[in-house]
Amino acid sequence: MSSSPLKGRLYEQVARIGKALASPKRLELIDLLVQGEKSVETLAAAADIDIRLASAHLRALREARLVDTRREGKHIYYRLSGDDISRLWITVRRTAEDHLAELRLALAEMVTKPHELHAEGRESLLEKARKGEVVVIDVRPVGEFQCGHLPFARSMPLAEISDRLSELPPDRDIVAYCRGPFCLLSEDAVALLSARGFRVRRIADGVGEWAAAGMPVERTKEEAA
Amino acid sequence: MSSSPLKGRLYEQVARIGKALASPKRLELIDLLVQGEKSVETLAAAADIDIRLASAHLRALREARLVDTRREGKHIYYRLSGDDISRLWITVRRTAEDHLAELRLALAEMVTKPHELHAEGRESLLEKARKGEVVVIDVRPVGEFQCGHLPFARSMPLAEISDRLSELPPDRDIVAYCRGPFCLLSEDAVALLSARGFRVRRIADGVGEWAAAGMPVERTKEEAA
DNA sequence: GAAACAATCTAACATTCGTTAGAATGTTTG
DNA sequence: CAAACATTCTAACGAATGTTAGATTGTTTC
Repeated sequence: MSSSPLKGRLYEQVARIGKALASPKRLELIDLLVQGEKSVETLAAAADIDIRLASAHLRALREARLVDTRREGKHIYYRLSGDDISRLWITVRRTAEDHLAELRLALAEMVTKPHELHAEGRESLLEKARKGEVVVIDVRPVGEFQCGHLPFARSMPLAEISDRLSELPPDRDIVAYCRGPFCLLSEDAVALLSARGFRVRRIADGVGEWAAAGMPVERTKEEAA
Repeated sequence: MSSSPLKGRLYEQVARIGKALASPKRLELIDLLVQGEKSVETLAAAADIDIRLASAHLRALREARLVDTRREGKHIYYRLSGDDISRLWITVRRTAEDHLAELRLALAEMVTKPHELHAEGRESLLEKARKGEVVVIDVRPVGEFQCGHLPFARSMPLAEISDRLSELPPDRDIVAYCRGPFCLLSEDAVALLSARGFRVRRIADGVGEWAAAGMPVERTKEEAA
């Protein structure tokens, strides 16, 4: 009575999403796209792969409807096809962190001190930033900052930090964030600033994690459809 | 400064979860396991595949830490390795439904009338069931009912329905549910009962969807660790 | 319209994966 | 301890996938 051929087709469709998530390179591209839309060229450079390979992976992601494209002049910009995709990525990554001991090990190896931010931690950080008790810096490239950033954060790309030390308070707490727990930009910023004597720490949240926790995000340049 | 080999290993780990979700058969097995733990034999029969193939797929799921096993006599029982796995499955499926037009088509083809249950719908159903205004029947096999079921639901496996018609009220609304939107058991139950003149409809929720929406679940037989 | 450029398409290869079938392991029953 | 049974392991095949390189399409600039 049950068990029609339809049922199999349904699982097949869902598996298309799974297949799209089955490659490390594609996951890295998704992780990059959580920060905002980017051209193929930019993505390939950030993921350190050949443009043609990036194009092939992006094609796979597009066929699974996880990303959309937009043409602007010579460039084609890719973006996640919805906020739920960023939530999907975080859910899958979270599951991996919770269930794969090896991933926990790799994470521990990478992020010497966790500096994780949980629940009330975010609220209190937001409050302190509002009052000016801490300075929140976004160490990603300016473009990503403009696509969306934490409230009260100021843009301070890693590449420019050494030249802009005078803009930072030597006597107040500084909190740096970047693309998320896997991103090393804020790690580098912390290393650089602590060496100069600043009171700085890192949070694991990127804009995606922050937003997924229900916290507000600000946008500098309006561009999203 | 950034871009260590560690980063790649992290995405690789997450991709293990993606790979596990990349096969229709494995997704079907996960979907079955959301209902509660089952032996390899049972799973293979339910998914209509060879036991040896089921074993191979379950091995892959186990290696991705999505399922755990338990031995009881001759049988080995598989279960999801946490509630978050059931949420993961629902998130991925939800994404597929939202983003894959073809999946929406297949769903429409299969579930002639959606009978979806959204937000307040669940609360009001629970209230009506509590007052006795509707009779909620769980048409899955008894074992799955015992592992967890909707509050106020009574077990009425599809196979037994025709012999137990006298237990059902001819003058009140009946709501049938089974394993979730992809499961056809409740569809069959509705067809069977409407033909007998009962006022019956189906809801797409299974126990997993119900619980994921924050609704309470009851357990008959205590067994979970 | 030609040159420069971004991105895609195509073909080819090595690798991995899904599936099948036969052999092996571990458990219970007599 | 032998027989029956559930499950896993191993080997093998074809299909699908990731990667690389070369050819092609579409856009801008001059």
